[in-house]
Amino acid sequence: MSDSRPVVTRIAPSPTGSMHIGTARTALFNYLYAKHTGGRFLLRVEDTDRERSTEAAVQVIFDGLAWLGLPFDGEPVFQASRADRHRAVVMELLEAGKAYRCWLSGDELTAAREEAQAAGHALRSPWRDRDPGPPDLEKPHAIRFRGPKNGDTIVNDLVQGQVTFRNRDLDDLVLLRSDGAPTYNLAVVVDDHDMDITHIIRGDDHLNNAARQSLLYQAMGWDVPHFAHIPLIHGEDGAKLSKRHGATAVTDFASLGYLPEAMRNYLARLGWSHGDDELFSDAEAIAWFDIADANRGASRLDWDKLNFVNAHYIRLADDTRLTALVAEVFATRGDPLDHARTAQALRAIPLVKERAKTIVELADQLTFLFRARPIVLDDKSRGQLTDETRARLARLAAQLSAANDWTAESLEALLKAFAESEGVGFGKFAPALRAILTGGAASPDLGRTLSALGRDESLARLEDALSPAA
RNA sequence: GCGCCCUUCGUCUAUCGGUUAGGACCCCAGAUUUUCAAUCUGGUAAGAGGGGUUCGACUCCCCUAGGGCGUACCA
Repeated sequence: MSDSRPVVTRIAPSPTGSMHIGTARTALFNYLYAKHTGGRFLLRVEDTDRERSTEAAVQVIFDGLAWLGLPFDGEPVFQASRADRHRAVVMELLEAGKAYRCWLSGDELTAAREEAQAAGHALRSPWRDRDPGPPDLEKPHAIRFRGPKNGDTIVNDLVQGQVTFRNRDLDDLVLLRSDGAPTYNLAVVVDDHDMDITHIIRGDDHLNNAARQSLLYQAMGWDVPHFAHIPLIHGEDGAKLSKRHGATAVTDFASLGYLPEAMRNYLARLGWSHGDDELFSDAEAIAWFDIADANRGASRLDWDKLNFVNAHYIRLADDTRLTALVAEVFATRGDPLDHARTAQALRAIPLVKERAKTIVELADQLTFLFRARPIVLDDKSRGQLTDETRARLARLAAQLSAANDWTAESLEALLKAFAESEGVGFGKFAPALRAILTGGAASPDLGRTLSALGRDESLARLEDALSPAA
């Protein structure tokens, strides 16, 4: 391994139709490490399962990375398109005596495996030491790697440390299936080598494969890249994060109302840390990230903390952008915002954004704006509307209609002055006013609520409730 | 079964042989108070268990327990 080479990392997802959040974090770590070292971050689509590898499924990967804000360098590599090169490498191995043809199948294979297990080592096909006759060559067969029977294979993992595997435990894996298709372990090694990958950062479910793959690199006389196996993300119950935990796909988090920058920050802190830093920018993450600082233990997805981080980024987010995201939420609810309502939302968002943990909540915070008049009051609110309160609110309405500054601050001041002039606390009229203005929906301070609603709408709602007909 | 990995507050983590074991989320209490939040202040809470090594272990070694991954002509 020549450490002088510029760092090249990669994310190598298979197109399954959705992008797992664990894949997203692996991509993030690869991205951060590449950027930290001034290297390159590549994408390889492992589309060897032709059934599932539809164009749409591939697009999901592109979209996922784009949404997360993790752009890859160069052109994506499609593994399936490289099958000829994979086969050529297998032939090289075969000619060098480092692979052999194997006609084992079905029951024979099972029997051989059981026999090997009883003998205390991994599978070795009897064909390993058998010369095939001409008639054999005619029949379909697989090509297996001729792994060393003795000795150890050591994986120097940047995260897990030095891990030793006994070669006797590593089976003679199939390199080329009897239908001529290259297998995963072979393809990965060839592709990573050809792509000049220097650092393979991936889930620790591949730690075992690292030993097998190391052997393949060595057999080809290639430099073994640096490995870094990071722990998987678990659900709240500690089990590997899967569908039954609910949201697992990147798109799930997007539709739940999480911001990509919040996901980046949160995911970066899952299995990695930089002292006591919790909230940090992308630039800081890149400056601070070192794969060697990654943890070894699995971590659980904590929704409370994700919400906290997301709330932070919502506050930081641009109002126009938030408006567009909120509009998407309304649209998916079948209640698209027209121009007028979009403009209203844009005005109100700065007044409510600090109250929302997700974009979905932000949308909910805006629903009071869009209540249709006249707003129907529930019994509790109606009960608050005593004659005394009506009279008081009428006096307030008069002052409001005379107000010439409709900002939240000045309205808040007006309300305070009004309460003082009436000689009562807010409790005497604020709940009723809120009910009239919002119909019971959660809303911010009354000054802000009035400001967000606008003068005309506010006064109209007051009038609705205070007019004798009501 | 066999192989490999992991194990600090409920959760994410700091610590890299000597700390009153720190921070964040959650939770609780107080402040604020016009709903719900938010915000501010304070607080509860941890080294899986057992052996070693050492003057001294969360930190190094071994065992046990628990969890995870792998053991395919899947990726």
